[in-house]
Amino acid sequence: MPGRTKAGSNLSTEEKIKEAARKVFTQKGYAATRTRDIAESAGINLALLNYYFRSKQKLFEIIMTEKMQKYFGVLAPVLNDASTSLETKVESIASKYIDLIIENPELPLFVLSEVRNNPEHFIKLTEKVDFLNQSVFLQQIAKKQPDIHPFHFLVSLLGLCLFPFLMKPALLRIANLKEKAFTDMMLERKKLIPVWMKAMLKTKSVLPVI
Amino acid sequence: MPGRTKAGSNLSTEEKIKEAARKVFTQKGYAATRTRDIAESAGINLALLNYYFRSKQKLFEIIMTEKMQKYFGVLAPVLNDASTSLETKVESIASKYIDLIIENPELPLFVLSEVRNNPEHFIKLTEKVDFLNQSVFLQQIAKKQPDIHPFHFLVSLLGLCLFPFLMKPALLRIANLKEKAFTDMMLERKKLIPVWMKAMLKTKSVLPVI
DNA sequence: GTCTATAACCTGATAGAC
DNA sequence: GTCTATCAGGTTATAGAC
Repeated sequence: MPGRTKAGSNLSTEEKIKEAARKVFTQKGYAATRTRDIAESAGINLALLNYYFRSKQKLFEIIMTEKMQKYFGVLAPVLNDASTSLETKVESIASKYIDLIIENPELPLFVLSEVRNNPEHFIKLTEKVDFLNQSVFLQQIAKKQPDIHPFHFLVSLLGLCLFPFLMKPALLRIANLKEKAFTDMMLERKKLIPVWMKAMLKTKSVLPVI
Repeated sequence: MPGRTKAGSNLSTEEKIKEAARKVFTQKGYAATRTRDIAESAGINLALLNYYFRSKQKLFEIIMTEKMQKYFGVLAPVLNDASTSLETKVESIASKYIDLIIENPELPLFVLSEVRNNPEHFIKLTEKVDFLNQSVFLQQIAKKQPDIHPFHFLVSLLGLCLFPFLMKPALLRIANLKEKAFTDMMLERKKLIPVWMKAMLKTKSVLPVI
């Protein structure tokens, strides 16, 4: 039974290594993880990791690409849907992002950190993402609020969804929250964010028109 | 002339090493920086780094403590000022934070990343920060909007200020912005955020009262 | 495919001359 | 205080037996 393992999980060895790599890389970042950690976490030998993936760097690039697609994959299908209203898009993005990050809490910090260290990954991914610049989403925003650069709202939306997860360790401590209470707050946010964004978009411009 | 160096800068050797350490640590994070990089960047020898700071870890802790105080130092004086209105506080925080991060663009990602890896640093700093929980700021928010946990607004405020800097590499690329245009957007934000926060606080609660 | 053993390299830290 | 040279330990990657 090639590609299968005896006991415990019935994942192929390759998949067991990838699974362990996902865990360790996202928790500690590229530089701080040792291939030994991954091997141990996967329950296999260090040599096997190199047998399957040639090098730490190559394995990392596979995981990184996966994570980048997860992270930005939420946006792509929504932004260019001409059949939905701006409000629907905002609801959809907030809901999907928050659900995604609840399931993958370390995803934002991992992506942001590693994009800083390896900008190439991000550049590669966004070669075909020029569409964002002329996306339906940004056009809908610009129509509602022509005086303010639409990216202001896009960044705000993403920040409202993602930033709480980045602050999570601080929040748990400062606010004396438990894990469950934090998650509940984030589920609340799915309802709050669309209301807030609506209010922000209605706001009369405070910027001088140049 | 002990503590001084011949040419270039007139900083003491110790300060030159710290300056280099600030730069390299914040750019690459603890794990990815090598003491050799710091030494080279400081224009001194590797042995000298250990002569002054004993170890990489000790040097890092000094920089880390500095950065944490910078990062959270903006909040502390504002949050408990009973003499200012909520609106004034929001304006003040947005303005100070954005100015701070414009001058120290890598600060947020550095602090957030290293807090994840070394929670002790954060715990140490916040031992005396219980005040936040009962701060005037949170009370003022709770009064304006009793149905929603005030931390929702605190997190939103910080996210609106800080998240754009975390997304900066992505934004520059996706939005085809230049460095200058990005900074200008952030200066605009100092005016936008207070208006937005006001609108968000006025929003009628959408959460079921439990 | 999987393991053990080891090579080749890198990094933090120190010894010792000046 | 500052340097060169070097050590000790750890890390990635491979060779080779099974």
